[in-house]
Amino acid sequence: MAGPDGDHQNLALLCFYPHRAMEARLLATVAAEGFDDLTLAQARLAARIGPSGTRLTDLAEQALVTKQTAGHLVDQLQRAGYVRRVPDPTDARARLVQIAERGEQLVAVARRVEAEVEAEWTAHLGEEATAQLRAALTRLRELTDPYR
Amino acid sequence: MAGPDGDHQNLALLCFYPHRAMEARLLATVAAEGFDDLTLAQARLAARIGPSGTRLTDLAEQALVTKQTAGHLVDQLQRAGYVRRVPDPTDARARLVQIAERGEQLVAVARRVEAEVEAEWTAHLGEEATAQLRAALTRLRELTDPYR
DNA sequence: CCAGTTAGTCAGAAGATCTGACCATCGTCA
DNA sequence: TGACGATGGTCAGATCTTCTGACTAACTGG
Repeated sequence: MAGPDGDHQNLALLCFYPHRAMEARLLATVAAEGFDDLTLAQARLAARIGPSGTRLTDLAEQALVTKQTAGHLVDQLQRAGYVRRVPDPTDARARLVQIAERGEQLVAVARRVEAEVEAEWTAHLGEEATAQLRAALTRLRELTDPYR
Repeated sequence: MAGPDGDHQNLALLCFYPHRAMEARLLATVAAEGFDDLTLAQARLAARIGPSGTRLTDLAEQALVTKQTAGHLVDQLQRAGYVRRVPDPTDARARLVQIAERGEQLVAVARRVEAEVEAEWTAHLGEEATAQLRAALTRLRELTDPYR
Protein backbone atom coordinates (compact mmCIF):
# COMPACT_ATOMS: atom_id res chain seq x y z
CA MET A 1 0.00 0.00 0.00
CA ALA A 2 2.83 2.29 0.71
CA GLY A 3 6.24 1.61 -0.62
CA PRO A 4 9.73 1.33 0.62
CA ASP A 5 11.27 4.74 1.02
CA GLY A 6 14.66 4.13 2.48
CA ASP A 7 15.25 5.14 6.07
CA HIS A 8 12.06 6.94 7.00
CA GLN A 9 9.84 3.89 7.12
CA ASN A 10 6.21 4.30 7.84
CA LEU A 11 5.51 3.68 11.51
CA ALA A 12 2.84 1.11 10.83
CA LEU A 13 5.19 -0.91 8.68
CA LEU A 14 7.80 -0.77 11.41
CA CYS A 15 5.17 -2.17 13.75
CA PHE A 16 4.49 -4.97 11.34
CA TYR A 17 7.90 -6.62 11.47
CA PRO A 18 7.95 -7.52 15.15
CA HIS A 19 4.43 -8.81 15.03
CA ARG A 20 5.13 -10.98 12.05
CA ALA A 21 8.36 -12.23 13.55
CA MET A 22 6.65 -13.24 16.78
CA GLU A 23 3.83 -14.92 14.96
CA ALA A 24 6.16 -16.92 12.75
CA ARG A 25 8.33 -17.93 15.66
CA LEU A 26 5.37 -19.00 17.75
CA LEU A 27 3.80 -21.02 14.99
CA ALA A 28 7.08 -22.71 14.10
CA THR A 29 7.86 -23.59 17.70
CA VAL A 30 4.49 -25.00 18.61
CA ALA A 31 4.52 -26.98 15.37
CA ALA A 32 7.93 -28.38 16.28
CA GLU A 33 6.62 -29.39 19.68
CA GLY A 34 3.83 -31.49 18.30
CA PHE A 35 1.05 -29.01 17.61
CA ASP A 36 1.53 -29.33 13.91
CA ASP A 37 -2.05 -29.07 12.92
CA LEU A 38 -3.08 -25.49 13.89
CA THR A 39 -3.09 -22.91 11.18
CA LEU A 40 -2.27 -19.25 11.55
CA ALA A 41 -5.89 -18.21 11.38
CA GLN A 42 -6.86 -20.71 14.04
CA ALA A 43 -4.03 -19.54 16.26
CA ARG A 44 -4.98 -15.90 15.85
CA LEU A 45 -8.48 -16.61 16.97
CA ALA A 46 -7.46 -18.94 19.78
CA ALA A 47 -5.15 -16.25 21.13
CA ARG A 48 -8.18 -14.16 21.98
CA ILE A 49 -9.92 -16.69 24.17
CA GLY A 50 -10.10 -15.44 27.75
CA PRO A 51 -9.37 -17.48 30.88
CA SER A 52 -12.99 -18.37 31.54
CA GLY A 53 -14.07 -18.60 27.95
CA THR A 54 -15.19 -16.09 25.37
CA ARG A 55 -18.27 -15.82 23.23
CA LEU A 56 -17.97 -16.47 19.56
CA THR A 57 -19.28 -13.03 18.73
CA ASP A 58 -16.67 -11.41 20.94
CA LEU A 59 -13.91 -13.44 19.35
CA ALA A 60 -15.09 -12.41 15.93
CA GLU A 61 -15.27 -8.77 16.89
CA GLN A 62 -11.80 -8.69 18.40
CA ALA A 63 -10.23 -10.55 15.53
CA LEU A 64 -12.07 -8.39 13.01
CA VAL A 65 -13.66 -11.30 11.21
CA THR A 66 -17.29 -12.22 10.73
CA LYS A 67 -19.14 -14.50 13.12
CA GLN A 68 -19.23 -17.11 10.38
CA THR A 69 -15.48 -17.11 9.97
CA ALA A 70 -14.98 -17.30 13.71
CA GLY A 71 -17.46 -20.16 13.95
CA HIS A 72 -15.68 -22.02 11.21
CA LEU A 73 -12.31 -21.64 12.89
CA VAL A 74 -13.69 -22.65 16.27
CA ASP A 75 -15.14 -25.76 14.65
CA GLN A 76 -11.67 -26.70 13.50
CA LEU A 77 -10.07 -25.91 16.83
CA GLN A 78 -12.70 -27.98 18.55
CA ARG A 79 -12.19 -30.92 16.24
CA ALA A 80 -8.46 -30.76 16.95
CA GLY A 81 -9.12 -30.74 20.69
CA TYR A 82 -7.85 -27.27 21.44
CA VAL A 83 -11.13 -25.77 22.60
CA ARG A 84 -14.60 -26.78 23.72
CA ARG A 85 -17.92 -25.01 23.66
CA VAL A 86 -20.00 -24.81 26.79
CA PRO A 87 -23.35 -23.15 27.30
CA ASP A 88 -23.15 -19.62 28.63
CA PRO A 89 -24.93 -19.78 32.01
CA THR A 90 -26.06 -16.18 31.67
CA ASP A 91 -27.57 -16.44 28.18
CA ALA A 92 -29.15 -19.49 26.64
CA ARG A 93 -28.46 -18.24 23.12
CA ALA A 94 -24.76 -17.98 23.70
CA ARG A 95 -22.00 -20.49 24.19
CA LEU A 96 -18.57 -19.88 25.62
CA VAL A 97 -15.54 -21.04 23.75
CA GLN A 98 -13.06 -22.33 26.32
CA ILE A 99 -9.54 -23.66 26.09
CA ALA A 100 -9.60 -27.46 26.41
CA GLU A 101 -6.87 -29.77 27.73
CA ARG A 102 -4.78 -29.84 24.60
CA GLY A 103 -5.24 -26.12 24.28
CA GLU A 104 -3.75 -25.57 27.74
CA GLN A 105 -0.62 -27.39 26.69
CA LEU A 106 -0.41 -25.25 23.60
CA VAL A 107 -0.83 -22.07 25.59
CA ALA A 108 1.97 -23.12 27.91
CA VAL A 109 4.36 -23.51 25.00
CA ALA A 110 3.21 -20.27 23.42
CA ARG A 111 3.73 -18.31 26.64
CA ARG A 112 7.21 -19.71 27.01
CA VAL A 113 8.17 -18.73 23.47
CA GLU A 114 6.65 -15.29 23.87
CA ALA A 115 8.75 -14.73 26.95
CA GLU A 116 11.86 -15.94 25.14
CA VAL A 117 11.33 -13.65 22.20
CA GLU A 118 10.57 -10.66 24.39
CA ALA A 119 13.74 -11.36 26.32
CA GLU A 120 15.74 -11.29 23.10
CA TRP A 121 14.16 -8.03 22.10
CA THR A 122 14.81 -6.52 25.49
CA ALA A 123 18.43 -7.62 25.34
CA HIS A 124 18.76 -5.93 21.95
CA LEU A 125 17.08 -2.67 22.86
CA GLY A 126 17.94 -2.37 26.53
CA GLU A 127 15.57 -2.38 29.48
CA GLU A 128 14.78 1.29 29.40
CA ALA A 129 14.12 1.59 25.69
CA THR A 130 11.94 -1.50 25.85
CA ALA A 131 9.89 -0.03 28.66
CA GLN A 132 9.48 3.18 26.67
CA LEU A 133 8.51 1.20 23.61
CA ARG A 134 5.86 -0.68 25.54
CA ALA A 135 4.55 2.53 27.03
CA ALA A 136 4.32 4.27 23.67
CA LEU A 137 2.58 1.34 22.05
CA THR A 138 0.17 1.09 24.94
CA ARG A 139 -0.76 4.74 24.56
CA LEU A 140 -1.03 4.34 20.83
CA ARG A 141 -3.45 1.52 21.40
CA GLU A 142 -5.94 4.08 22.69
CA LEU A 143 -6.17 5.27 19.11
CA THR A 144 -5.70 2.05 17.24
CA ASP A 145 -7.58 -0.64 19.13
CA PRO A 146 -11.32 -0.19 19.05
CA TYR A 147 -11.86 -3.09 21.46
CA ARG A 148 -9.82 -2.03 24.45
CA MET B 1 -1.45 -18.16 20.31
CA ALA B 2 -1.02 -15.90 23.23
CA GLY B 3 -3.90 -14.77 25.32
CA PRO B 4 -5.16 -11.60 26.83
CA ASP B 5 -3.48 -10.93 30.14
CA GLY B 6 -4.71 -7.58 31.25
CA ASP B 7 -2.26 -4.70 31.30
CA HIS B 8 1.05 -6.37 30.53
CA GLN B 9 0.28 -7.07 26.90
CA ASN B 10 2.73 -8.94 24.82
CA LEU B 11 4.88 -6.53 22.83
CA ALA B 12 4.15 -8.19 19.53
CA LEU B 13 0.42 -7.85 20.10
CA LEU B 14 0.88 -4.18 20.95
CA CYS B 15 2.66 -3.82 17.63
CA PHE B 16 -0.24 -5.43 15.88
CA TYR B 17 -2.85 -2.80 16.67
CA PRO B 18 -1.22 0.17 14.93
CA HIS B 19 -0.42 -1.88 11.89
CA ARG B 20 -3.95 -3.18 11.60
CA ALA B 21 -5.38 0.27 12.15
CA MET B 22 -3.24 1.78 9.42
CA GLU B 23 -4.02 -0.98 7.00
CA ALA B 24 -7.75 -0.69 7.58
CA ARG B 25 -7.68 3.08 7.24
CA LEU B 26 -5.65 2.95 4.06
CA LEU B 27 -7.83 0.35 2.44
CA ALA B 28 -11.02 2.16 3.38
CA THR B 29 -9.76 5.52 2.12
CA VAL B 30 -8.45 4.34 -1.21
CA ALA B 31 -11.68 2.40 -1.73
CA ALA B 32 -13.65 5.56 -1.02
CA GLU B 33 -11.57 7.45 -3.55
CA GLY B 34 -12.34 5.10 -6.37
CA PHE B 35 -9.88 2.27 -5.96
CA ASP B 36 -12.57 -0.07 -4.83
CA ASP B 37 -11.26 -3.16 -6.47
CA LEU B 38 -7.94 -3.92 -4.68
CA THR B 39 -8.00 -6.46 -1.92
CA LEU B 40 -5.88 -6.42 1.19
CA ALA B 41 -3.58 -9.12 -0.12
CA GLN B 42 -3.04 -7.24 -3.36
CA ALA B 43 -2.31 -4.05 -1.49
CA ARG B 44 0.17 -5.75 0.79
CA LEU B 45 2.10 -7.05 -2.14
CA ALA B 46 1.88 -3.83 -4.12
CA ALA B 47 3.27 -1.93 -1.15
CA ARG B 48 6.56 -3.73 -1.62
CA ILE B 49 7.17 -2.71 -5.20
CA GLY B 50 10.23 -0.51 -5.45
CA PRO B 51 10.55 2.71 -7.49
CA SER B 52 12.14 1.01 -10.48
CA GLY B 53 10.30 -2.26 -10.22
CA THR B 54 10.81 -5.42 -8.23
CA ARG B 55 11.13 -9.05 -9.19
CA LEU B 56 8.32 -11.38 -8.41
CA THR B 57 10.58 -13.59 -6.35
CA ASP B 58 11.69 -10.65 -4.24
CA LEU B 59 8.12 -9.55 -3.68
CA ALA B 60 7.21 -13.04 -2.59
CA GLU B 61 10.16 -13.26 -0.26
CA GLN B 62 9.50 -9.93 1.39
CA ALA B 63 5.81 -10.59 1.79
CA LEU B 64 6.50 -14.10 3.07
CA VAL B 65 4.31 -15.80 0.51
CA THR B 66 5.18 -18.30 -2.18
CA LYS B 67 6.12 -17.27 -5.70
CA GLN B 68 2.85 -18.75 -6.89
CA THR B 69 0.78 -16.60 -4.55
CA ALA B 70 2.74 -13.51 -5.51
CA GLY B 71 2.29 -14.32 -9.19
CA HIS B 72 -1.42 -14.73 -8.71
CA LEU B 73 -1.74 -11.40 -6.95
CA VAL B 74 0.39 -9.62 -9.53
CA ASP B 75 -1.87 -11.04 -12.25
CA GLN B 76 -4.82 -9.42 -10.56
CA LEU B 77 -3.03 -6.13 -10.01
CA GLN B 78 -1.99 -6.13 -13.64
CA ARG B 79 -5.50 -6.82 -14.86
CA ALA B 80 -6.75 -3.93 -12.73
CA GLY B 81 -4.14 -1.62 -14.22
CA TYR B 82 -2.10 -1.03 -11.08
CA VAL B 83 1.12 -2.66 -12.25
CA ARG B 84 2.86 -3.89 -15.40
CA ARG B 85 5.52 -6.49 -16.01
CA VAL B 86 8.60 -5.62 -18.00
CA PRO B 87 11.57 -7.79 -18.86
CA ASP B 88 14.49 -7.47 -16.50
CA PRO B 89 17.34 -6.13 -18.66
CA THR B 90 19.90 -7.87 -16.48
CA ASP B 91 18.38 -11.34 -16.51
CA ALA B 92 16.34 -12.89 -19.28
CA ARG B 93 14.58 -15.24 -16.86
CA ALA B 94 13.27 -12.45 -14.73
CA ARG B 95 10.65 -9.77 -15.16
CA LEU B 96 10.24 -6.63 -13.13
CA VAL B 97 6.90 -5.72 -11.65
CA GLN B 98 6.49 -1.97 -11.93
CA ILE B 99 3.84 0.45 -10.78
CA ALA B 100 1.68 1.49 -13.74
CA GLU B 101 -0.26 4.73 -14.26
CA ARG B 102 -3.26 3.81 -12.14
CA GLY B 103 -0.90 2.47 -9.52
CA GLU B 104 0.82 5.84 -9.26
CA GLN B 105 -2.48 7.49 -8.47
CA LEU B 106 -3.14 4.89 -5.82
CA VAL B 107 0.26 5.39 -4.26
CA ALA B 108 -0.34 9.13 -4.08
CA VAL B 109 -3.53 8.62 -2.11
CA ALA B 110 -1.91 6.02 0.12
CA ARG B 111 1.01 8.28 0.94
CA ARG B 112 -1.33 11.10 1.85
CA VAL B 113 -3.36 8.90 4.20
CA GLU B 114 -0.22 7.48 5.75
CA ALA B 115 0.98 10.96 6.51
CA GLU B 116 -2.39 11.89 8.00
CA VAL B 117 -2.48 8.89 10.27
CA GLU B 118 1.09 9.35 11.39
CA ALA B 119 0.30 12.96 12.18
CA GLU B 120 -2.59 11.84 14.38
CA TRP B 121 -0.38 9.38 16.17
CA THR B 122 2.32 11.98 16.67
CA ALA B 123 -0.22 14.40 18.07
CA HIS B 124 -1.35 11.75 20.53
CA LEU B 125 2.08 10.64 21.68
CA GLY B 126 4.07 13.85 21.32
CA GLU B 127 6.98 14.51 19.01
CA GLU B 128 9.64 13.15 21.28
CA ALA B 129 7.92 9.91 22.22
CA THR B 130 7.11 9.32 18.56
CA ALA B 131 10.72 9.77 17.59
CA GLN B 132 11.76 7.33 20.31
CA LEU B 133 9.13 4.88 19.17
CA ARG B 134 10.38 5.04 15.63
CA ALA B 135 13.96 4.61 16.77
CA ALA B 136 13.16 1.60 18.92
CA LEU B 137 11.14 -0.07 16.18
CA THR B 138 13.89 0.59 13.68
CA ARG B 139 16.44 -1.07 15.92
CA LEU B 140 14.07 -3.93 16.59
CA ARG B 141 13.80 -4.43 12.88
CA GLU B 142 17.39 -5.61 12.88
CA LEU B 143 16.11 -8.66 14.71
CA THR B 144 12.71 -9.06 13.18
CA ASP B 145 13.04 -8.27 9.50
CA PRO B 146 15.12 -10.80 7.62
CA TYR B 147 14.95 -8.76 4.40
CA ARG B 148 16.37 -5.45 5.48
C1' DC C 1 -46.40 -10.39 25.07
C1' DC C 2 -44.88 -8.08 20.93
C1' DA C 3 -40.99 -5.82 18.38
C1' DG C 4 -36.53 -5.19 17.83
C1' DT C 5 -31.95 -6.81 19.00
C1' DT C 6 -28.43 -10.26 19.73
C1' DA C 7 -26.03 -15.13 19.52
C1' DG C 8 -25.13 -18.34 16.52
C1' DT C 9 -25.71 -21.47 12.37
C1' DC C 10 -26.33 -22.99 7.41
C1' DA C 11 -25.26 -22.55 2.51
C1' DG C 12 -22.69 -20.99 -1.11
C1' DA C 13 -19.20 -18.29 -3.35
C1' DA C 14 -14.92 -15.79 -3.83
C1' DG C 15 -10.13 -15.10 -2.41
C1' DA C 16 -5.66 -16.33 -0.74
C1' DT C 17 -2.33 -19.54 -0.11
C1' DC C 18 -0.03 -23.81 -0.42
C1' DT C 19 2.43 -28.19 -2.63
C1' DG C 20 4.23 -30.33 -6.54
C1' DA C 21 5.63 -30.44 -11.20
C1' DC C 22 7.59 -28.08 -14.80
C1' DC C 23 10.42 -24.96 -18.23
C1' DA C 24 13.92 -21.53 -19.38
C1' DT C 25 17.91 -19.11 -18.16
C1' DC C 26 21.96 -18.23 -15.44
C1' DG C 27 26.57 -19.18 -13.38
C1' DT C 28 30.22 -21.99 -12.55
C1' DC C 29 33.67 -25.33 -12.71
C1' DA C 30 35.98 -29.09 -14.77
C1' DT D 1 32.69 -24.89 -23.65
C1' DG D 2 29.49 -27.56 -22.09
C1' DA D 3 27.15 -30.16 -18.41
C1' DC D 4 24.94 -29.34 -13.96
C1' DG D 5 23.02 -27.31 -10.02
C1' DA D 6 20.69 -22.96 -8.75
C1' DT D 7 17.34 -19.38 -9.81
C1' DG D 8 13.10 -16.87 -11.90
C1' DG D 9 8.82 -17.88 -13.12
C1' DT D 10 4.55 -20.46 -14.58
C1' DC D 11 0.75 -24.09 -14.58
C1' DA D 12 -2.45 -27.11 -12.21
C1' DG D 13 -4.94 -28.51 -8.39
C1' DA D 14 -6.13 -28.56 -3.54
C1' DT D 15 -7.03 -26.48 0.84
C1' DC D 16 -7.91 -22.87 3.89
C1' DT D 17 -9.90 -18.42 4.89
C1' DT D 18 -13.22 -15.21 4.55
C1' DC D 19 -17.30 -12.99 2.99
C1' DT D 20 -22.59 -12.10 1.92
C1' DG D 21 -27.15 -13.40 2.69
C1' DA D 22 -30.70 -15.84 4.93
C1' DC D 23 -32.26 -18.09 8.89
C1' DT D 24 -33.51 -19.84 13.97
C1' DA D 25 -33.54 -19.25 18.79
C1' DA D 26 -33.33 -16.46 22.74
C1' DC D 27 -33.14 -12.07 25.16
C1' DT D 28 -35.09 -7.33 26.46
C1' DG D 29 -37.71 -3.21 26.95
C1' DG D 30 -41.99 -1.21 26.69
